[in-house]
Amino acid sequence: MIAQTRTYHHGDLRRALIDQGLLLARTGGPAAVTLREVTRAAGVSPNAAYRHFSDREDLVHAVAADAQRAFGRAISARVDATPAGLPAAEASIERLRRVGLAYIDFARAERGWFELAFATQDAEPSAEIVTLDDEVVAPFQLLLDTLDGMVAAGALAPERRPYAEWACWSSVHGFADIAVHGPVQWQPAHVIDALATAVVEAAIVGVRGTAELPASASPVV
Amino acid sequence: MIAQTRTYHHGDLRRALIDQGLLLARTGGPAAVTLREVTRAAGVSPNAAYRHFSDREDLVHAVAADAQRAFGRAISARVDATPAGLPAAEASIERLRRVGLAYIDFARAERGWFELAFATQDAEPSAEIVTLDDEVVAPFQLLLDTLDGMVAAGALAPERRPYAEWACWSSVHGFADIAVHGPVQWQPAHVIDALATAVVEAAIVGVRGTAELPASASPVV
DNA sequence: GGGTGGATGTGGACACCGTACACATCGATG
DNA sequence: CATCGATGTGTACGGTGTCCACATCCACCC
Repeated sequence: MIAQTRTYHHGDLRRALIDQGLLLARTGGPAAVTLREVTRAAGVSPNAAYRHFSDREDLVHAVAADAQRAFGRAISARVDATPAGLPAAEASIERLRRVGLAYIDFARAERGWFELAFATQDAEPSAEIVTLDDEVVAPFQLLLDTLDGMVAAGALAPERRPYAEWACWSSVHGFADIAVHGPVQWQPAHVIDALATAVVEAAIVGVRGTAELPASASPVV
Repeated sequence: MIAQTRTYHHGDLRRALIDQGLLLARTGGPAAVTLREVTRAAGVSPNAAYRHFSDREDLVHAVAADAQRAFGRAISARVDATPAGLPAAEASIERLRRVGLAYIDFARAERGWFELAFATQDAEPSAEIVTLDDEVVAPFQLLLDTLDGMVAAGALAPERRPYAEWACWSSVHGFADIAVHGPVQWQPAHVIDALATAVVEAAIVGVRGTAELPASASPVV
């Protein structure tokens, strides 16, 4: 008996369905997570899913939440790996660069999950201000913190801080979408790498208002 | 008799199906353009569509081509309406600004067509270099020309020209996508306007490398 | 400790979709 | 005027999501 938290008939069927959904979405995107397919893979009748999800959309949302978590983890890992020892201002810029490149790389590496994570922004206008889904909040909050860190480190003028998150997110998300669905997808990987770098650098310049390094930049001689 | 170019049985059924597809896609996006629905609206049997399109995807492509044309027209119109009398450098920047804002506004105003126009980048890696679909070429070529015009007018340093189109397109497309599918969609229109403005300005700065006006800027007093 | 009730899974049915096949129709062309 | 290819139809099959009535089985309670 493997049974541990084995509940009624199947034993955490909800979890099994979501896991199967992740598997399907990984290669096939949102359209691939089909009610009949996940239940079939779980060895259960199609209607069993209705005991755990109100409809297909509900299932897709649950799968998307997991994909969004993986997305957030990928970005955090890349940011956390920022080398130490850089001047504060430069380090804060490097972190922003890493947020952007990690975003793009995740989209390229896990196209299906990326599509799923973003094709799921609906629901209702819940609160007053922007109010992101709790799952999205992790990556987005990371971006906000990174930008605030740039201000604190003197790498971003306070008066340029407002809206900066939207400019950054737009650039990076736009390139990710173009790299995944647009004409760029047919280019060889190294070309996409170069384009991604250029786009992220432009986003950084666009937010900071200048291409120059922060004043505190002390090149190690 | 309305008949004019009335051909065999129906009279330019292909055109009728595409038109109905545009109607459906306008409110429902790509998913709404369904083989059975377009034929039903045309008063024809579902299979009649197969005399004009190889399959549903083929129909969607044809509808998308029309949507992309409308997209291109909207951008061109906005750029062509650039007021005369500005210094050349400023005028060239203004044209870039208009490309971006028109792109975003079209996405917001015609969400379904926008989705359709972009959800149709597949086919094969046809030529060597980027090779956009002929339909996409119009807006994209417009962007290229606009950037070249900025170089010519001294509003963009030649060494910053490479890859500039990708940075611009990414910013603007990314915001369009976020404004249409992301959390921004729930904000009131004036907030989205403000964000769009900020994003486009940041894109311009990011490409030019500075927030300062070109040297030739002569404020009309 | 044996029944009962609610949570869970099943089976069958329906409407919709894309699409393949054989067939009907019609118009241009000989 | 006959024919033949282009165009549209009818029927059918497999796929999907979803509703309904029913079967099962665990947990709890007397």
